[in-house]
Amino acid sequence: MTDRPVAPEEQFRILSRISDEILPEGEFLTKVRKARAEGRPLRIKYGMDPTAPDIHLGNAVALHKLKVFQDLGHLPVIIVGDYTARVGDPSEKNRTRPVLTGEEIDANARTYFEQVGRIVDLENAEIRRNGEWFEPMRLADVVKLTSRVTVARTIERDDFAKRLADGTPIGVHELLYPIMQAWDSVMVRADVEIGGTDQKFNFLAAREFQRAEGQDPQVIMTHPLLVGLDGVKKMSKSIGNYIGITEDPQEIFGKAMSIPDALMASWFLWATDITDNEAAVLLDPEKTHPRDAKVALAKAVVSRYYDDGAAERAATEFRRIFSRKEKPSEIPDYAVPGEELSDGRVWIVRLIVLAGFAASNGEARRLVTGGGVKIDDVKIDDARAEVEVHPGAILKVGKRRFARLTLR
RNA sequence: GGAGGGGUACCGAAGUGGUCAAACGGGGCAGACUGUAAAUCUGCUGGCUCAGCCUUCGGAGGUUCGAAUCCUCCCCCCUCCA
Repeated sequence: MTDRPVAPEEQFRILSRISDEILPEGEFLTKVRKARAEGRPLRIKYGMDPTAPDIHLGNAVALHKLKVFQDLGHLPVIIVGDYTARVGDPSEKNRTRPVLTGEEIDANARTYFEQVGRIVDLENAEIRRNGEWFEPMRLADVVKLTSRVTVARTIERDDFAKRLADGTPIGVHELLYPIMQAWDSVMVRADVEIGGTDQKFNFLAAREFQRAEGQDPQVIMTHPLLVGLDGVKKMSKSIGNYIGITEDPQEIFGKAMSIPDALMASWFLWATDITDNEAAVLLDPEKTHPRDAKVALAKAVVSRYYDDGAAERAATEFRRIFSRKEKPSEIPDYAVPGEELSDGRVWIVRLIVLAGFAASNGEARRLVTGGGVKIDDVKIDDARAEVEVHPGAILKVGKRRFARLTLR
């Protein structure tokens, strides 16, 4: 990617900005210089967990960092933890994860890489599965490997310690996870490993393994875990507080607008390409109204995955629907099946369910009695209502769900 | 292997024969306010053909007019002892 090499000090500066910790700090420069002398790129390890195929802004933090490394001339080594997925990462979890089948892992990995490719240049990356080296292992090998780590060291980790304290079961196999992940580093001869701060322990363990194998220990670069839409928990698929990088611009924009103000600073840094100087102006209430700062943030997030035009359109549409409370410029049609009608009318509850805005009649009923349902701007709050369906009528459920009714 | 404690709705946690679809809190959804922010306030939060009915309180049986609550067996978790 780079025509002329970037000075090691400059590389360090660039990477420091997007890292929480670099351990051991000084070693990075040494590594860069050494690798350069040997005429090779640094091998940047990033472990992917094939349990959740959707990449969200939180996962993307690491991927963007990989891209930065790539632009600096280094080589991303992406590890698909197909074997570790059988164990389940205990990090930040309060209970044992379900173990995936081989097919599920394959399917996840495929979807995953389609998405990774949007950020990282996969042509210039190495992709490995850790089943490569774990599959052939025999029990004796496993015993030898595990004998290098003590139980005390393993369970001193916050997550294990917490589970131990409040009596949540921990499977013995889960103790293997940090060890396996550390061994990955040895097998791919990682120079640097990147990941969330929650992985620090695993990364450090890898250094000891590498040293024991006569390798130069990897440098560790962690980044904070991006906080999700709720403003409290880390972004995660299972909690649902996430923005997927493949979601459409409108969705991304809207979700970004809903984050608490307190999150803006970290999102500017970790989820957009906005420079620190620009962010400083946007985050200063004297200079920018927080609402406008958030609009800028939301646009920047969209731009990162689409382009400025898409971001601008999303912002305009957002203003239209939420600020001016107008209807979206495009409303999906919903064709009401003829057999659902009697005398041209449908039960409102049934209609909401048919349109896919509620999972059950009960939920639809609650939406209606809660005052969240309108047809052509007329509130329907009687759950027994039979509404007349005329083509073009607009059904609105909650703040953002619309459907233009037609007949079939 | 022994002793004890425990498994309740999305989560935490009450309930120990009827008034329990199950208190309370959190979360979530909807409404008001607003900047789809924060804070605050209100309602809802198993399903259905909804003034009624049906399925839920680890699982399977049983006692009873009636069970989340009592009995039997089973499964799982925790603590201490070995």
